[in-house]
Amino acid sequence: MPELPEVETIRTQLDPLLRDVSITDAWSFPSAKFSDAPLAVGGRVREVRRRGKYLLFGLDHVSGPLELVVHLGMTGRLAVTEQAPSGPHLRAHWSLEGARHLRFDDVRRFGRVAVVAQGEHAALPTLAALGPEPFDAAFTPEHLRAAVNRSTRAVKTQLLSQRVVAGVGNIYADEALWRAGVHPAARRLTRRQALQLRDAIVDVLGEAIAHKGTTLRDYRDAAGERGTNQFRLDCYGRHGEPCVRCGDPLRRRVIDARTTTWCARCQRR
DNA sequence: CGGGGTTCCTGGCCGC
DNA sequence: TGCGGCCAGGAACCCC
Repeated sequence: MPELPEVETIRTQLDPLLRDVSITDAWSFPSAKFSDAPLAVGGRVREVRRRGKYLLFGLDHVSGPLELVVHLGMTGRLAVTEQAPSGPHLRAHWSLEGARHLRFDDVRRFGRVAVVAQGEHAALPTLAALGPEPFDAAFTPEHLRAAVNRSTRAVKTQLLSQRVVAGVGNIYADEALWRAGVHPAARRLTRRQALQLRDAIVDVLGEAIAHKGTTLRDYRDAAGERGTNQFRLDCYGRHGEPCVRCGDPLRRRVIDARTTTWCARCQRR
């Protein structure tokens, strides 16, 4: 389940491979989620950027600057290959000058491909309303506290919404809340909690990038390699195991339709 | 416009 | 061994 660190790992790998490369042909799986792929044909990649969990391929095109937007969903994978792409889970591929291919595979089809005029994100409402990048100076404790306290929803729900901060999914939400000592169902943050949660989000994501992401099952980077951050998780998926900070067994409950793990002693309401 | 519910998908796993 | 049922869950979408 690619979140910001996994997408950033892929971006770092794809950017040097695709810069200044032209797209000469394309194919898409017959589903509206991928049918935009051929609209990128004729484009030339300027750079590969990322916003939250979205990859943004900036394209120069005769019709003006375009953006190829790719969201990996739960099981999406991107790779550059020399072989012609094929396989049961292939959802889109693009032929590149130099006899190479960019391929997008996605077993569960939760991913998405869109081609839009640069910056025109109306067709992707979550992208259009995305909160600040966690590593941006705009992601302050004050912003986090104001955004969370403005709503009556649980802090974890707010993190997953992408509107308060970009790129946090279920794994890193549980990790950051645990590290900050904030209860996932809390509906208000004190200044101190907001500072700790901001720092925890930044640290958890930064460390995960340094370890090339978390591979629980499906995630692979653009080279087909697993990340190693799964060996560093303190909380996510460890319900029933002792909290590594206090020893109490971690608990599990569903919040916002997501399995949530937390420590009832370290994360008081 | 915020918020709640529903839908999309398939492989892996569990219990019988 | 075979199989039905359940689970994982991000974001679009619909409706109030």
